[in-house]
Amino acid sequence: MSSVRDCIIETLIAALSEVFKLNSEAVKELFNSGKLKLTSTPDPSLGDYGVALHLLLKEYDKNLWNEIGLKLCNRVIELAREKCNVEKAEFVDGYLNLTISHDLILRDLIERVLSGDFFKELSSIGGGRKVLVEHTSANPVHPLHIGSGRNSVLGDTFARLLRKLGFIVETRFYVNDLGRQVATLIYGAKIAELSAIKKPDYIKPDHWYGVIYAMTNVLIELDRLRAELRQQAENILKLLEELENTLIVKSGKVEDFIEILTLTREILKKTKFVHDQVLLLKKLYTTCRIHIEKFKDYPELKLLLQSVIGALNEYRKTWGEYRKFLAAERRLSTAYLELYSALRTAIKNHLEAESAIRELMERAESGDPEVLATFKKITQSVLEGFKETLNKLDITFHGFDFESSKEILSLTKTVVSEIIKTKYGKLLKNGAIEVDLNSAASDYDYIRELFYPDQAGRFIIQRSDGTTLYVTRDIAYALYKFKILGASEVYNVIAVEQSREQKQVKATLYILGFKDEARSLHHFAYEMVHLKGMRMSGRRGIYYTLDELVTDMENCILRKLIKERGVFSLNPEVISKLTVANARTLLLTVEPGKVLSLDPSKLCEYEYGTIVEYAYVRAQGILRNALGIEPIEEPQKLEFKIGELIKSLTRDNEKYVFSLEEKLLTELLTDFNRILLESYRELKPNKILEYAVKLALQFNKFYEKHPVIGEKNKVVKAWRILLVYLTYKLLTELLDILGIPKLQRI
RNA sequence: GGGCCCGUCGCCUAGCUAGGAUAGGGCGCCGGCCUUCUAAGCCGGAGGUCCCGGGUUCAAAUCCCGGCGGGCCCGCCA
Repeated sequence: MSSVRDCIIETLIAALSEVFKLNSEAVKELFNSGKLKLTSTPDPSLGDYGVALHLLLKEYDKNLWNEIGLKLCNRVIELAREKCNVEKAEFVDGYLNLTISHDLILRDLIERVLSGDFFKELSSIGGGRKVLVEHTSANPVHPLHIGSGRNSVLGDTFARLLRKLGFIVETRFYVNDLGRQVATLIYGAKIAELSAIKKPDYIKPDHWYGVIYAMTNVLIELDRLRAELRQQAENILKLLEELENTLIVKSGKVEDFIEILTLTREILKKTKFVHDQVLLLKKLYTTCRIHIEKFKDYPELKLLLQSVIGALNEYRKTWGEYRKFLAAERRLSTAYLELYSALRTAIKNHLEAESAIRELMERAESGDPEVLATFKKITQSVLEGFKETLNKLDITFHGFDFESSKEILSLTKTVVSEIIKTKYGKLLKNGAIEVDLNSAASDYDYIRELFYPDQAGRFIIQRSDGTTLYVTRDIAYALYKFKILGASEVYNVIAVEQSREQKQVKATLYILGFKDEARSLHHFAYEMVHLKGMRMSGRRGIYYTLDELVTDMENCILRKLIKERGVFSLNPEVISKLTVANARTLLLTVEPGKVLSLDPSKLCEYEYGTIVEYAYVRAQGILRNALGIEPIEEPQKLEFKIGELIKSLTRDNEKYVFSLEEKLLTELLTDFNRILLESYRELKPNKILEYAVKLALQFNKFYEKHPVIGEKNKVVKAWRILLVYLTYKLLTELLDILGIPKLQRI
């Protein structure tokens, strides 16, 4: 436990101030500020803990170092042998290294676990405060994909961690059902309904609506891009005509530019831009670039050519975009022909479609019951699909909050009307309402620091047509969490790209006078998942879904089990639990702030979950065989037995010098509290996984080298059982936090 | 253009907040170990310009400055 470290540091402060003739407060400060640090030694043969003393020694001649070191060692041993279990102190190259006896540390730790103090200390951190964790909150327009999965696992794991730390945790899912995306889906779904196209039974609703959404979006986008391309083409043709004239009239020396002229004429002949023309345009583009040097003497020509190049560039970009959507159309249409032709027939003109979608949005926001009912029906059905997926991973929510709910809509109105009353809310000429955070930042340090070193900027909180924006409703939702759901602390697990928006929410709360709430609202930011060789796009219906991930992972497990144990030993419980273990831990391998990049073809190589699960099962096996107790089923009996063991060891004052593996395992076990705390403070649940894996691996090493059941020496055997017990106990806690289901046997 | 994040063996990653001893793990690769608490394990091996260049320091993967490379944000989108 930290108590040993603290004890050592305390004696070190005393010994150092004595030997170096320093004020003990000053030495203490050196430790507190991290100038002096008690760390683990790089090699156990050097001792267990060490502290680098060069900072103090550099004032002295090198010849004196060993003498000083020796004095220090003796003093430390004198002070700390009994008090802090220090066995040995050595001085090497300016380092003071200490060896400690681990048996007593382990005993202390287990005694505190058995008495409940160990966990009480942890749960005192939250102390029953109510905390709200919002996570996942994916737009209900397509199935959850691997990115949403990362969000879910991070959020769920963090919530479980908070619970262990004594917080009352509530998890919420925010349903963005008022935005353009949902309206687009509804628009498409209505067309499908009118054409009497039903969802095939074998497709999950979220997947089905994902297809409808993508198709609708693709069709609208294709039409819009076509129109844009037409316009750009016209523009280019105009420029080319001008170019042709200028070449002939102005340059005089046409032969220099004959190549360009010919190309230009060739393109001009065909007034419609289609695929093969793009190649021609490309050629013109490169030719222009090559010849641009020659235009030094003809500034007008040069200017003209530059705008041609610019226009061609634009065209190429749009064309690239267009092709992506074409590919998506091809893929979607072959997979769902009937649905495609229905949508294709109905969606003729992007302007018409867009205005229909806008109308849906307006009617929904103004509370039109018919439209709201449709929104509700379809989003509900997608959400059912979400729940099914997340259930597979043991992820559930206390509640779903709908953007379209009366409470949030009315709070949204209040937010707008309140913000306009402050000096930072401004009614623009066209009727839109803007929040000027720049001026708020000059009034409030909090807001300036929030955005620093960037400018706070401004943002629109209500459109000129009177509808609100995502951020507006999000501010209302934040208030809802504090005021109606009664949270004292809120964590929003939301992608890092929304950092700015999250700051705007905080700043606005602050302006509105909710200063504590602003400070208690935490953006738990996480980076995207990047898949090798695949660019996900919900709008085009390209994604690696969480459902696929689970299925793929299950196949990995299945294959491996068959290979290792044969077809006949397959147990569905084992398969499903290991699948959850590996899928969840896969999404937790990297810290939230870093991009998680995955190669789907190497999915089977991510086995952190099973590593931990196997160690857990193994620990149970040993306890079962050694004590005749089934650990998961008979926890009280187990604790009683362990208590007895400790008592007998204490009574007979049985000491045991731990082997390397036993020492390392003990030390790792003492890290438990610290890891949980760090993980909580730094918003890094991945540290829990990292720790659990380390613990499992160290346990394996211990297990391999030191028999427990077969050990003849009773005292040694007892100490080893204690080690196994504590490992088992802490692994249980870690599995709880990581959401890894527990197995008794594999 | 402004801002944020990241760069460590073939791949993934820890360590960086608070500088300290031989840069830890995992995957993959090579070689050993199953009559012994179930081998998804253990032991050994190969594999590293810690992106580059300066600076600070007794000491730099870590701090500072300057580059390079990658991701993200700067909408009357969500």
